[in-house]
Amino acid sequence: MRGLMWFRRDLRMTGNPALSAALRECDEVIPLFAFDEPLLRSRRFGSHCVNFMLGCLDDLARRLSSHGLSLTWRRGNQIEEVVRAARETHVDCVYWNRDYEPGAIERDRRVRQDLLHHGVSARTFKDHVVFEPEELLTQAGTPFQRYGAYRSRWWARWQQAEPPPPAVLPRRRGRAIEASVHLPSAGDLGYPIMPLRFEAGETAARRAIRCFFDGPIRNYAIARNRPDLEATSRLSPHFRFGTLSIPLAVRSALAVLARHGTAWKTGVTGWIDELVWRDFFQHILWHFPRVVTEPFRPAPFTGIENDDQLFQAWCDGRTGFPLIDAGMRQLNETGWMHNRVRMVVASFLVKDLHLDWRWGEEYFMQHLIDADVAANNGNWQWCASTGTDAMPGYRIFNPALQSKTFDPRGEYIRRFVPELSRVTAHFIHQPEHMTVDDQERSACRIGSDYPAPIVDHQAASRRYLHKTS
DNA sequence: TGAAATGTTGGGGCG
DNA sequence: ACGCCCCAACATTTC
Repeated sequence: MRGLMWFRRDLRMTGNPALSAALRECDEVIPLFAFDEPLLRSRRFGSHCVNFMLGCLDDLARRLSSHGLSLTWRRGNQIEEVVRAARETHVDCVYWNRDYEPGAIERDRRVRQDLLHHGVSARTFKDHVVFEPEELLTQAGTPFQRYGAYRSRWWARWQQAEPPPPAVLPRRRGRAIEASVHLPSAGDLGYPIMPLRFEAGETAARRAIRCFFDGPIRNYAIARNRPDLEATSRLSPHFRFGTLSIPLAVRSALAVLARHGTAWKTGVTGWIDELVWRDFFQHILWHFPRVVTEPFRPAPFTGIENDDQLFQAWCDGRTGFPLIDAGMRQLNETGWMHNRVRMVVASFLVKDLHLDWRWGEEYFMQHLIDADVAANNGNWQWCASTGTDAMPGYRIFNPALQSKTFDPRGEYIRRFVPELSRVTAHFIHQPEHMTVDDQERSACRIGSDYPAPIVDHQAASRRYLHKTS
């Protein structure tokens, strides 16, 4: 039997259920990646993301070749290309791992239908989540709408019947072959070539998770809020592109806990809880696909003002609020932003600038390497007070206070806002408080070197509360 | 995964 | 020694 392994957002060999099944069941397996021309043209993904994905594919091609497999790729309309590849290579079956986004569900339905029409079968597998949307339901059989309840069910389910681990490495096939795949460059795909700020590919991902498990995970529960420290795993791009298996990551983390004992417990379980949030938001998107365009619950705030200039200042990181600007510049420069800072910039867009949270959501999708519809939408709705477990409307982040609490010495700010590099820790969170003398001394004139705050936080947040039902 | 306002407590300076 | 005030530190309430 001959099979086609269709790679999508699972760009790894280790613990890849579809790939393992294909290798188990077929005499010959053809690995395929299909670049979707309409998606590339839509600019829904940013340059960092495309460059990262190509890096992952490059590593995947290398790893496949050491198993005697040669990655093939196509470019065009993804649905047509996959079906055409299946027909031209005369495979009996196409294998892939399931995706839970509304657009992907529809795409996969059409591919399966077209394949069947040509006498080719399709087999799909669970991979991006630990528990699929239908696996965890309330006692009444309805979907959970609260993270807390979902979380306790998730852990109970894990303890009661730990999901069997996916086959860690597929059976080695034949001899290693020369890696002769010539993948397109970012330039070929119409995107600028950028230096990678995150090492791409499964090989780098495995190294990164090992480093995180060796130390930082121990204090993750507290230190994760500090953008000035290297305290988070920074693995989100790998989970987005499947260069790491999420179920395997959970198992490995629990093995770390078993090895080190209770001192590591809050760190390890806190980190796994973040993966549970991922499952939860996939589950919400599956059961309530309308959230892609609508609020999950009615917005408490009725005064959205669509001001392009304020939005542009937010995008560019020149709002005059150092933590906000550092976060947005980190995003623009590296394709990633620390999670605490994501919450602060999101709160600021909604509750200080009074812009539509969907604008922020879209900007994140276009710039984050880890851009994922479910997680991004869920988190934006949470910040906008329209989501599940929504932050109450009256909970508003104070950018200066968040900055003092979580970047006390201003080191994160100085890393991404060079105009402020000589401002002292005393003024770094609110440089507009400097006297003219202070501004001279720190080589930072407010209004020319660095902007004055574009809004008055007190007034803006009071106005927000006033327009909240 | 809030922040500000308000309330409570306790130590220390001082007359 | 005592009462008074101030204020920091912490807890509670409110939006």
